[in-house]
Amino acid sequence: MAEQTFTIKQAAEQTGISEDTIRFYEKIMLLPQAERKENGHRVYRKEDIYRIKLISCLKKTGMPLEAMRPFLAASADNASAEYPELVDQLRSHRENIVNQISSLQQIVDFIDIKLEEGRPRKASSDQSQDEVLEDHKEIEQIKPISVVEMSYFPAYAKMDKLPTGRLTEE
Amino acid sequence: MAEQTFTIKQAAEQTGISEDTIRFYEKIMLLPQAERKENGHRVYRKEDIYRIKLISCLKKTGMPLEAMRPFLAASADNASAEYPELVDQLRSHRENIVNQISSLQQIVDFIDIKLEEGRPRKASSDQSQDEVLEDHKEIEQIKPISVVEMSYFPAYAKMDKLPTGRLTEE
DNA sequence: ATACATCTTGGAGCCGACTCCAAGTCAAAC
DNA sequence: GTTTGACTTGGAGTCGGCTCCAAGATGTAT
Repeated sequence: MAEQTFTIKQAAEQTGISEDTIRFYEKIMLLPQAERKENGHRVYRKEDIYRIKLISCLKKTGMPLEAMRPFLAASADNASAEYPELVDQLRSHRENIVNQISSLQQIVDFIDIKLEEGRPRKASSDQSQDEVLEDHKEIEQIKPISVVEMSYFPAYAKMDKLPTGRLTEE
Repeated sequence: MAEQTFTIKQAAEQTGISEDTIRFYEKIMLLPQAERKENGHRVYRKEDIYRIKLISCLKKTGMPLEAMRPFLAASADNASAEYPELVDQLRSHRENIVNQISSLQQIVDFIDIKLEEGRPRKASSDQSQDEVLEDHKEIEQIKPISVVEMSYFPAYAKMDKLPTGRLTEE
């Protein structure tokens, strides 16, 4: 049952990352050297596709490619998280991401307020626009300091179940 | 009780955005032309500071500067959300951000698994490394929509730098 | 009045992340 | 056997987002 393989084009289609970009990632070694067919064409397997998707996912979060390396190392190497250096980096990334989530959450709140505000005859509002703005002031009060503390969810707890269910096998 | 004002330097300190960058944002009209003192120096008020912080916040989420414009318009103009076009944009942004949050959440989960995994003594793990990897496959399985299709903004990039704090005073 | 600090401007330069060639290889299709 | 198509390479170009000058104005401290 030969494992399914893909061309670079298919990989691009599946991941939403262009062929050029995939080659570029290989060049800068964000991706390992792809296997080749006899004719020199690159061959991708599902793990490779996965890795590209992971990069894409990280990219969307605004993470620079360089910052992804430890991440991808952890992804690729099963035992990787044992290296203290790597563990630190992962922790640090985690913190950043949690911060980002909270920034994003605040923006969602902000948008919701704006949308609500723009709905003229809802009338129920007890918030004046000034108050709303005032609220937003807090956005940054909170942020400069580690948002981890404001814990949208227990940082270290078993994070089995979180609002946006996923990752748990379906 | 004259409203409190700030120099560009103070604005930079308060927002974590460099003076150069603040001027740059003004140049590209992401920020309005700042008021000036007699000597031509820029003057900032708390609303301005807030706006800069908002930009900074959005930036951290990976939003390109150009994409911020409608957003900032909504922020600046109280009645803004009435314009249907803008409302749509905001909704669309909102959706995107929610997706992003869920992507980020997955990454946090991923890191947590890796960190957990790297803690050998714990031994309690019922997850083999293969299973873990298998799980991660689901990242895209579960969120076929969010992770890959999420490309609402063509390509997000750049998050604020962590180690290279140039203007970050100690 | 001389030094400094803080601002101003315009513009050049830089870096990350692509993106787009041009020229070439190889395999199958006509 | 030549055309078509999917690939290969290396390298150049682009674009967003800063970042860093240099030259100059103004203000305060000595």
